[in-house]
Amino acid sequence: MFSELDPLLHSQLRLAVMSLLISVESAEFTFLKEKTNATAGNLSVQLDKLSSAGYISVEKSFRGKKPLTTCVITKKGIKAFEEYVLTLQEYIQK
Amino acid sequence: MFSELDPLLHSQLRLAVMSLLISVESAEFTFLKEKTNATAGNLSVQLDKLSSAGYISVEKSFRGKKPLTTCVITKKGIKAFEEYVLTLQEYIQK
DNA sequence: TCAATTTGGTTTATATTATAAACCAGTTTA
DNA sequence: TAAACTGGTTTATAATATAAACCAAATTGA
Repeated sequence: MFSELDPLLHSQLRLAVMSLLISVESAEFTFLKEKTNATAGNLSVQLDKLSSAGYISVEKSFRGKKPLTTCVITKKGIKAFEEYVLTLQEYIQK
Repeated sequence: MFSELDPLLHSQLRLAVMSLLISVESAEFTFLKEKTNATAGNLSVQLDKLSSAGYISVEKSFRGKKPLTTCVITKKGIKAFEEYVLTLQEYIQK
Protein backbone atom coordinates (compact mmCIF):
# COMPACT_ATOMS: atom_id res chain seq x y z
CA MET A 1 0.00 0.00 0.00
CA PHE A 2 2.41 2.67 1.15
CA SER A 3 5.92 2.24 -0.19
CA GLU A 4 8.91 3.66 1.63
CA LEU A 5 9.67 7.29 1.00
CA ASP A 6 13.40 7.60 0.40
CA PRO A 7 14.51 9.15 3.68
CA LEU A 8 17.30 10.99 1.96
CA LEU A 9 14.80 12.93 -0.06
CA HIS A 10 12.09 13.14 2.53
CA SER A 11 13.68 16.16 4.16
CA GLN A 12 12.57 19.67 3.41
CA LEU A 13 15.97 21.15 2.71
CA ARG A 14 17.39 18.23 0.75
CA LEU A 15 14.22 18.01 -1.31
CA ALA A 16 14.40 21.73 -2.07
CA VAL A 17 18.01 21.37 -3.15
CA MET A 18 17.18 18.47 -5.43
CA SER A 19 14.22 20.35 -6.81
CA LEU A 20 16.51 23.23 -7.72
CA LEU A 21 19.25 21.06 -9.11
CA ILE A 22 16.95 19.03 -11.29
CA SER A 23 16.09 22.07 -13.37
CA VAL A 24 19.51 23.62 -13.79
CA GLU A 25 22.80 22.45 -15.20
CA SER A 26 24.67 23.29 -12.03
CA ALA A 27 24.30 25.52 -9.01
CA GLU A 28 26.61 27.30 -6.62
CA PHE A 29 26.47 26.97 -2.86
CA THR A 30 25.45 30.58 -2.45
CA PHE A 31 22.67 30.22 -5.00
CA LEU A 32 21.25 27.21 -3.20
CA LYS A 33 21.58 28.97 0.12
CA GLU A 34 19.68 31.97 -1.13
CA LYS A 35 16.92 30.02 -2.85
CA THR A 36 16.32 27.69 0.05
CA ASN A 37 16.81 30.23 2.83
CA ALA A 38 18.90 27.69 4.65
CA THR A 39 21.76 28.51 6.96
CA ALA A 40 25.16 27.78 5.49
CA GLY A 41 25.85 25.14 8.10
CA ASN A 42 22.66 23.26 7.50
CA LEU A 43 23.12 23.45 3.75
CA SER A 44 26.67 22.22 4.01
CA VAL A 45 25.59 19.18 6.00
CA GLN A 46 22.74 18.31 3.68
CA LEU A 47 24.88 18.69 0.56
CA ASP A 48 27.33 16.25 2.11
CA LYS A 49 24.56 13.74 2.63
CA LEU A 50 23.26 14.06 -0.91
CA SER A 51 26.79 13.80 -2.16
CA SER A 52 27.58 10.72 -0.07
CA ALA A 53 24.47 9.09 -1.45
CA GLY A 54 25.65 9.78 -4.96
CA TYR A 55 22.63 11.95 -5.67
CA ILE A 56 24.71 15.02 -6.45
CA SER A 57 28.33 15.74 -7.20
CA VAL A 58 30.06 18.61 -5.48
CA GLU A 59 33.10 20.38 -6.81
CA LYS A 60 35.21 22.75 -4.83
CA SER A 61 37.31 25.30 -6.69
CA PHE A 62 38.06 29.00 -6.54
CA ARG A 63 36.56 31.96 -8.28
CA GLY A 64 39.32 34.48 -8.16
CA LYS A 65 40.46 34.20 -4.60
CA LYS A 66 37.24 32.97 -3.06
CA PRO A 67 36.16 29.40 -2.53
CA LEU A 68 33.47 28.17 -4.87
CA THR A 69 31.30 25.12 -4.31
CA THR A 70 29.39 23.89 -7.32
CA CYS A 71 26.72 21.21 -7.27
CA VAL A 72 25.34 19.05 -10.04
CA ILE A 73 22.62 16.43 -9.81
CA THR A 74 23.67 12.94 -10.95
CA LYS A 75 21.74 10.38 -12.97
CA LYS A 76 21.22 8.43 -9.79
CA GLY A 77 19.91 11.58 -8.15
CA ILE A 78 17.45 12.22 -10.94
CA LYS A 79 16.18 8.67 -10.75
CA ALA A 80 15.82 8.82 -6.99
CA PHE A 81 13.95 12.10 -7.22
CA GLU A 82 11.57 10.74 -9.82
CA GLU A 83 10.91 7.63 -7.79
CA TYR A 84 10.32 9.72 -4.72
CA VAL A 85 7.72 11.75 -6.56
CA LEU A 86 5.98 8.62 -7.78
CA THR A 87 5.93 7.12 -4.32
CA LEU A 88 4.55 10.32 -2.93
CA GLN A 89 1.55 9.97 -5.20
CA GLU A 90 0.49 6.94 -3.18
CA TYR A 91 0.24 9.18 -0.17
CA ILE A 92 -1.25 12.37 -1.50
CA GLN A 93 -3.68 11.49 -4.23
CA LYS A 94 -7.21 11.00 -3.18
CA MET B 1 10.13 30.05 -3.29
CA PHE B 2 9.89 27.03 -1.06
CA SER B 3 7.23 27.34 1.59
CA GLU B 4 7.43 25.40 4.82
CA LEU B 5 6.20 21.83 4.69
CA ASP B 6 4.04 21.28 7.76
CA PRO B 7 6.37 19.16 9.88
CA LEU B 8 3.45 17.34 11.42
CA LEU B 9 2.51 15.97 8.05
CA HIS B 10 6.00 15.61 6.66
CA SER B 11 6.48 12.27 8.32
CA GLN B 12 5.96 9.02 6.51
CA LEU B 13 3.70 7.37 9.05
CA ARG B 14 1.63 10.42 9.94
CA LEU B 15 1.18 11.21 6.28
CA ALA B 16 0.06 7.64 5.58
CA VAL B 17 -2.43 7.84 8.42
CA MET B 18 -3.85 11.11 7.15
CA SER B 19 -3.97 9.73 3.65
CA LEU B 20 -6.07 6.83 4.89
CA LEU B 21 -8.29 8.93 7.10
CA ILE B 22 -9.07 11.45 4.41
CA SER B 23 -10.85 8.85 2.35
CA VAL B 24 -12.87 7.08 5.02
CA GLU B 25 -15.42 8.14 7.56
CA SER B 26 -13.47 6.67 10.42
CA ALA B 27 -10.82 4.07 11.04
CA GLU B 28 -9.85 1.76 13.84
CA PHE B 29 -6.41 1.53 15.33
CA THR B 30 -5.94 -2.00 14.06
CA PHE B 31 -6.99 -1.02 10.54
CA LEU B 32 -4.47 1.81 10.45
CA LYS B 33 -1.81 -0.46 11.88
CA GLU B 34 -2.39 -3.06 9.22
CA LYS B 35 -2.57 -0.63 6.31
CA THR B 36 0.54 1.29 7.32
CA ASN B 37 2.57 -1.66 8.54
CA ALA B 38 3.55 0.36 11.55
CA THR B 39 4.29 -1.05 14.97
CA ALA B 40 1.56 -0.43 17.51
CA GLY B 41 3.88 1.73 19.61
CA ASN B 42 4.89 3.96 16.77
CA LEU B 43 1.32 4.30 15.59
CA SER B 44 0.12 5.14 19.06
CA VAL B 45 2.68 7.94 19.37
CA GLN B 46 1.94 9.40 15.96
CA LEU B 47 -1.82 9.31 16.52
CA ASP B 48 -1.26 11.25 19.72
CA LYS B 49 0.64 13.90 17.80
CA LEU B 50 -2.01 14.23 15.13
CA SER B 51 -4.63 14.36 17.81
CA SER B 52 -2.78 17.00 19.85
CA ALA B 53 -2.52 19.10 16.71
CA GLY B 54 -6.25 18.82 16.21
CA TYR B 55 -5.80 17.06 12.88
CA ILE B 56 -7.70 13.99 13.99
CA SER B 57 -9.99 13.07 16.83
CA VAL B 58 -9.47 9.85 18.68
CA GLU B 59 -12.14 8.04 20.59
CA LYS B 60 -11.51 5.21 22.97
CA SER B 61 -14.29 2.81 23.71
CA PHE B 62 -14.88 -0.91 23.94
CA ARG B 63 -16.08 -3.44 21.45
CA GLY B 64 -17.44 -6.16 23.61
CA LYS B 65 -14.72 -6.53 26.16
CA LYS B 66 -11.81 -5.29 24.09
CA PRO B 67 -10.52 -1.75 23.85
CA LEU B 68 -11.33 0.03 20.61
CA THR B 69 -9.60 3.14 19.34
CA THR B 70 -11.36 4.97 16.55
CA CYS B 71 -9.88 7.84 14.55
CA VAL B 72 -11.56 10.50 12.48
CA ILE B 73 -9.93 13.30 10.51
CA THR B 74 -11.07 16.80 11.48
CA LYS B 75 -11.80 19.80 9.27
CA LYS B 76 -8.52 21.28 10.41
CA GLY B 77 -6.80 18.06 9.45
CA ILE B 78 -8.31 18.05 6.00
CA LYS B 79 -7.25 21.64 5.45
CA ALA B 80 -3.74 20.95 6.66
CA PHE B 81 -3.46 17.92 4.43
CA GLU B 82 -4.65 19.86 1.40
CA GLU B 83 -2.24 22.68 2.11
CA TYR B 84 0.57 20.22 2.55
CA VAL B 85 -0.16 18.71 -0.85
CA LEU B 86 -0.21 22.15 -2.46
CA THR B 87 3.06 23.12 -0.85
CA LEU B 88 4.60 19.90 -1.97
CA GLN B 89 3.88 20.86 -5.55
CA GLU B 90 6.43 23.65 -5.22
CA TYR B 91 9.03 21.03 -4.52
CA ILE B 92 8.18 18.24 -6.89
CA GLN B 93 6.83 19.74 -10.04
CA LYS B 94 9.37 20.37 -12.71
C1' DT C 1 -7.63 -24.39 36.50
C1' DC C 2 -4.05 -22.01 35.70
C1' DA C 3 -0.17 -21.16 32.64
C1' DA C 4 0.69 -19.50 28.09
C1' DT C 5 -0.69 -16.72 24.33
C1' DT C 6 -3.23 -13.13 22.07
C1' DT C 7 -5.38 -8.57 21.63
C1' DG C 8 -5.14 -3.84 21.80
C1' DG C 9 -2.92 -0.88 23.03
C1' DT C 10 0.75 2.82 26.08
C1' DT C 11 5.14 4.25 27.94
C1' DT C 12 9.87 4.81 27.68
C1' DA C 13 14.50 4.35 26.00
C1' DT C 14 17.39 4.83 22.08
C1' DA C 15 18.92 5.85 17.58
C1' DT C 16 18.58 9.07 13.86
C1' DT C 17 17.98 13.56 11.97
C1' DA C 18 17.76 18.32 11.54
C1' DT C 19 19.38 22.57 12.88
C1' DA C 20 21.82 26.31 14.76
C1' DA C 21 25.76 28.00 16.83
C1' DA C 22 30.46 28.34 16.90
C1' DC C 23 34.25 28.38 14.37
C1' DC C 24 37.88 29.06 10.53
C1' DA C 25 40.80 30.77 6.60
C1' DG C 26 41.19 34.03 3.57
C1' DT C 27 39.74 38.75 1.63
C1' DT C 28 38.14 43.28 1.39
C1' DT C 29 37.22 47.79 3.41
C1' DA C 30 37.77 51.86 6.27
C1' DT D 1 45.87 47.04 10.75
C1' DA D 2 41.76 46.05 12.88
C1' DA D 3 37.07 45.15 11.78
C1' DA D 4 33.88 43.13 8.98
C1' DC D 5 32.63 40.15 5.21
C1' DT D 6 32.68 35.83 2.20
C1' DG D 7 32.22 31.19 1.80
C1' DG D 8 32.12 27.85 3.83
C1' DT D 9 32.96 23.43 7.80
C1' DT D 10 32.62 21.31 12.32
C1' DT D 11 30.30 20.36 16.37
C1' DA D 12 26.82 20.60 19.91
C1' DT D 13 22.03 20.41 20.81
C1' DA D 14 17.25 19.93 20.02
C1' DA D 15 13.72 17.48 17.83
C1' DT D 16 11.93 13.26 15.76
C1' DA D 17 11.09 8.67 14.68
C1' DT D 18 11.16 4.14 16.08
C1' DA D 19 11.45 -0.07 18.50
C1' DA D 20 11.49 -2.38 22.64
C1' DA D 21 9.53 -3.11 26.85
C1' DC D 22 5.62 -3.12 29.22
C1' DC D 23 0.53 -3.55 30.77
C1' DA D 24 -4.36 -5.17 31.59
C1' DA D 25 -7.72 -7.93 30.15
C1' DA D 26 -9.36 -11.81 27.42
C1' DT D 27 -8.85 -16.24 25.24
C1' DT D 28 -6.97 -20.80 24.48
C1' DG D 29 -5.53 -25.21 25.50
C1' DA D 30 -3.39 -29.06 28.49
